[in-house]
Amino acid sequence: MTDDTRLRLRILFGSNAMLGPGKADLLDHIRETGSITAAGARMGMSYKRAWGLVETLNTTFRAPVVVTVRGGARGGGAHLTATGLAVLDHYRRIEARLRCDSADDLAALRGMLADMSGQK
Amino acid sequence: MTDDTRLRLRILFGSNAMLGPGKADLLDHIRETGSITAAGARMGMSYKRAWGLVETLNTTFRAPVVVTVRGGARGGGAHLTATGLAVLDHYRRIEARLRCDSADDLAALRGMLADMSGQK
DNA sequence: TACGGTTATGTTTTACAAAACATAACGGAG
DNA sequence: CTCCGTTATGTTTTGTAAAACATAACCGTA
Repeated sequence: MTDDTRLRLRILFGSNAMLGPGKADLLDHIRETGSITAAGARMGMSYKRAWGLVETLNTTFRAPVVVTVRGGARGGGAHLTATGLAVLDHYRRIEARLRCDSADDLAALRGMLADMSGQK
Repeated sequence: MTDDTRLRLRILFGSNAMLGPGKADLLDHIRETGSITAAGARMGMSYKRAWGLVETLNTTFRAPVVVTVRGGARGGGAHLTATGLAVLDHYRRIEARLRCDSADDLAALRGMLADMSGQK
């Protein structure tokens, strides 16, 4: 019985700004790939959408979270700022603590689940 | 400066079943009102949608989470089963612990926010 | 037996986010 | 001065969840 119980956390700042798993993963992939295009592709996301999320993030925080470069040898690129790294780190910390602290309640919930063997 | 930073937690069981703030709030309101109609109305939700969520919940767990009664003096009603109460309780516990344990990281994130005074 | 308030379910319409498609600007390298 | 891969942005199409609308069944009570 593989445990595929997962938690998704979304932080809402006021009524407009928010940070959830989508933007967090995107930041992670930008950090690893140095490219919005590549990061989006990893997530099966169009460049336009990925870029839009980055823009939203950049206006959400006082300082930019991602800086981009156009043209050049490699065509350009993107990387996280110190703010971006900090934002990502805080989000991941909350997530990690949640995962570990909720283990018991989660197990209890899992025990109440109907088994879905044979249903789609 | 009122702190309107909120957290939304969603639990995914496998690829189909999930439990988030919507269904949790609905269960709470059903418990308080004894009616799917009233609970939905409280959330600005159509009866049909509320009923659909209840049905989904009932098939998600081995035992029903809400039982309903049709007809009668008050027209009918709905109430939570022991399973329903337990499910709701576990969800709220996870939420509460999350809220308290994430306070520091959340404050740090809040400190990095752009101030939105004057923007919509 | 008609009424009222609820559960239960089907059909049609709407709203909107995401995808799909298109195009331009950028700038180092060859 | 052209090419390439990327950022940047606009327009159109699509997919689908939610709303809106509609109807029926249920069952105490009066």
